[in-house]
Amino acid sequence: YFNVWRARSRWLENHFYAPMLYLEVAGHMWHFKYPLADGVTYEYVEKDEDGNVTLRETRDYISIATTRPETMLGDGAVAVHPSDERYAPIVGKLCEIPVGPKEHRRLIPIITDEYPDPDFGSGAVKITGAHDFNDYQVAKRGGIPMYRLMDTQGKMRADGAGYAQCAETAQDIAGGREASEAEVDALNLVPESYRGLDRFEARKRVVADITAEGLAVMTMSDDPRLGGKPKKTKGEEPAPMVEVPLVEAKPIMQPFGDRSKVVIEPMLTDQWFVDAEKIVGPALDSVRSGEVKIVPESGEKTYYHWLENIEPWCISRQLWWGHQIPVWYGPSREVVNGVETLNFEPGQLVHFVARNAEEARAKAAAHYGHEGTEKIIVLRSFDRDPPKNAEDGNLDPMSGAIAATQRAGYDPEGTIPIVQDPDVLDTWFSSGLWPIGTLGWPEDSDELARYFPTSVLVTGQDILFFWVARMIMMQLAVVDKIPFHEVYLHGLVRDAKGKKMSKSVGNVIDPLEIIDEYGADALRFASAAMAALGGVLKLDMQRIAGYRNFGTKLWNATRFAEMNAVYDHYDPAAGVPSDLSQTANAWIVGETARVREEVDAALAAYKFNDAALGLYAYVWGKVCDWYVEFAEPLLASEDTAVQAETRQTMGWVLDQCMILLHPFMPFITEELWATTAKRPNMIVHADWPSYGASDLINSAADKEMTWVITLIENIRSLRAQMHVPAGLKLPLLQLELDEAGQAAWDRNAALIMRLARVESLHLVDALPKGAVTLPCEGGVFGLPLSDAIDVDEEKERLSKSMGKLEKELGGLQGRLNNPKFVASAPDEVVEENRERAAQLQDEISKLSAAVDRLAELA
RNA sequence: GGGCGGUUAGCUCAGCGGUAGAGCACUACGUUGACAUCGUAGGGGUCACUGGUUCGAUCCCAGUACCGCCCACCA
Repeated sequence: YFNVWRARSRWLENHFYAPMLYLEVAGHMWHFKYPLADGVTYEYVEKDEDGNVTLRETRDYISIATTRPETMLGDGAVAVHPSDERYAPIVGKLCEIPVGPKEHRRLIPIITDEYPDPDFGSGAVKITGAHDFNDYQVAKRGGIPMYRLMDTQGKMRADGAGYAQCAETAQDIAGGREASEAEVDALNLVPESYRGLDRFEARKRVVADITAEGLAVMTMSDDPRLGGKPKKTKGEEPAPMVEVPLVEAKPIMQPFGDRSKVVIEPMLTDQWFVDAEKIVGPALDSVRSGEVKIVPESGEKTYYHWLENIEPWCISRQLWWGHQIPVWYGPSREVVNGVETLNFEPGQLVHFVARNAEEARAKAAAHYGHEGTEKIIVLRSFDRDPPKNAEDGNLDPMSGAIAATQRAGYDPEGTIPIVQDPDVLDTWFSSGLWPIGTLGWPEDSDELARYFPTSVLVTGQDILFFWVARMIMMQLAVVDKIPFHEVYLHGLVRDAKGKKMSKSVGNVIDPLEIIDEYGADALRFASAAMAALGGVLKLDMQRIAGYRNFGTKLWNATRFAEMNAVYDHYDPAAGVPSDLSQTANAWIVGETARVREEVDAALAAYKFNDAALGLYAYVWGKVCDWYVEFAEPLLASEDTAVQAETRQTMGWVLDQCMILLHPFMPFITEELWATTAKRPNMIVHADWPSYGASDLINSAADKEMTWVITLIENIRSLRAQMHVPAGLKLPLLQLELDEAGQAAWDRNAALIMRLARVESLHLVDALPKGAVTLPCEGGVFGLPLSDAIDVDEEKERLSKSMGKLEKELGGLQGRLNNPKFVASAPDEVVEENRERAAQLQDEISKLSAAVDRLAELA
């Protein structure tokens, strides 16, 4: 299904594969002199920004800055920037690596490349292609050989031929002789005195040796840490300046193994690659065409960016767990004059791709010209466990396996050994096949037919590239189908400080602890309420506590209804209250239908927060705050028809609360469902309601209840501001009221009086002394506060609310008076503004009338 | 270094062309028979900054600053 190849990669392993962690560490930058070959000298000129010469001297060396002296042994070149005039005279010349046995020092060319920064260090960079990411690029561009210096244990190589011989061969290759990657890799350019040393120990030795030889760049310093002498006593004598090697302190970002806590060593090794470019096209197309949709849309941006810039995908991993790569290596076979020789050199191996070892043996037998498979033996891949093969540090599976076999006392003589690649497949290469792999593929199973492709993949946004993109790519490559139609990327839960939770960092919050404290429903509801698209979820305990309270609220409302509601009158999913005589009942039915539509729309758009918060506002703000209150007088009504209607409606409304909330609070709703009535089903099996807002919203009831609620709120507000004791009932004065208002009052007088704590209504022609004005839509009421009223306070209250209204009106009028606004804005916006302005005018005039009355009193 | 996202009330976050919202916290009052894990009423915001587009910008565009995440050989 895939184009794969095995190639040298810069991918790097230390003891084992592990996630990397970049840490800033205090590094050192050494400066060394690379002597020029053949007695070449040049005029080294340094200038400041203005072009003034600050230094001019004749040099027979080029100065190099490095943080990794031990890798000098593997240098292939010294690079300078093409625009760097300082080194222009010596570009193309050779210089000598100042380390190793004097008689066998290698000469390397001075080349130009865009990579070196002329303003950094000396402006000249040593190029060690096999042990540095950036150097690798330069080496690749310039055809510079890459010499590997270390083994898998992070030690300087101890394998292969002696240094002198290797250095000579390297010199030949550098001089232009053709050589394979394997041949270059086989060269061990580590001098005998450093062989087998740990890389950090080798670094110390290299620095010491170069410095001892006088090839370190020197500087003057009084810093005792750098070799200067400590000051004697304070002040008397300045510390003496002495010549010391130039070593700059330099913070460097260094990759550490997340588990091993060891500095990761970039190193060339052989790896398997998948030609990602080949399989990425269809994956890009499927998203571009909309066949696969990613929400939120920003995920698509990220997806494109990644896939458009994709590189060959390295699928080899050096760890124990995973699917071992199904490739077996064997020696190459040559027959010269009828004599068969087998070549076990790492670069000369052949490989067999097979489903299992038996198949590999068969393929190998055929390859080597044997009829049976008896002579082909499968060696055990060498063990990766560091303590067991510490002496190897070997990158070559074949010789490692042979060595291990021999250690175990077996003699492979007379057989042809083959050995499976010890690496395993990248986790994501394996799990990329999850959509079909879990359903029985490659069998043509019923499950595949039924569940593949699936509808929605829900996952974290951080995994988009790792997994989601790979699944799309791989399913298209393998079965030529998209794996799912939509991808919903949710945010990540972070800790209170906004950090990603991590087991190794230890800032993980255990959901079970939250559940113990607040309940599973509260946690679940909070998760939904905080799941804004593309957002980040900082776990906020107070908010979870708030949603626990919400559950309690629902519980209490149901408890109230227990005595009053009738649950079995309407079918909770299909039945809908109709022909309601009471406005309050008709109103709450409409509100319910409205929230159901909102919730459906929100869920369809993956806006779980809108759905959860909409339900919260409905259940708490509409049902509990108002409907339950409205229902009380209706339930106490002597009219049994009103009573029955209200009981039935309340039962229906609470059923709807439970059903709609069930996805968000499954436990409490299931419990309430079971305890409120005898039900044929658990709520989890209840049908989701389908009634629409347009069918159920009674706009007259809607308008009337809005009027009632506003009036009650205004009376309450006024009472609070005028410091009327909460328990005190007041008479209400009606100064003027239009027909609609009157009708609304008549139908809801009991509710209003109860909820606003009004004891009676009196029609008056004028508000008496000591009454405060209470405008409402279509009329003016007043509250007599007798001597309690403070005229100044009331004046202040009126002018304050007038001020607010006038400010808003000013803005509106400014807009309406702007001809460009009227011309450019949509008609409905202009109309809305006009209506609002008129409304404000009306309220302001009512308030100013009240101010006038107040003035008369004074 | 590259990419993505964020910066809105004291805190945690919604909103994203028509002048700003929630929960918590805060203030005052309250044991009115569902609920003090509660009720009622309130205070609180030059929507990071600077420009631009527009009749109009928290919202769109450009830039700046800071923060976070992912990737870091690829970017």
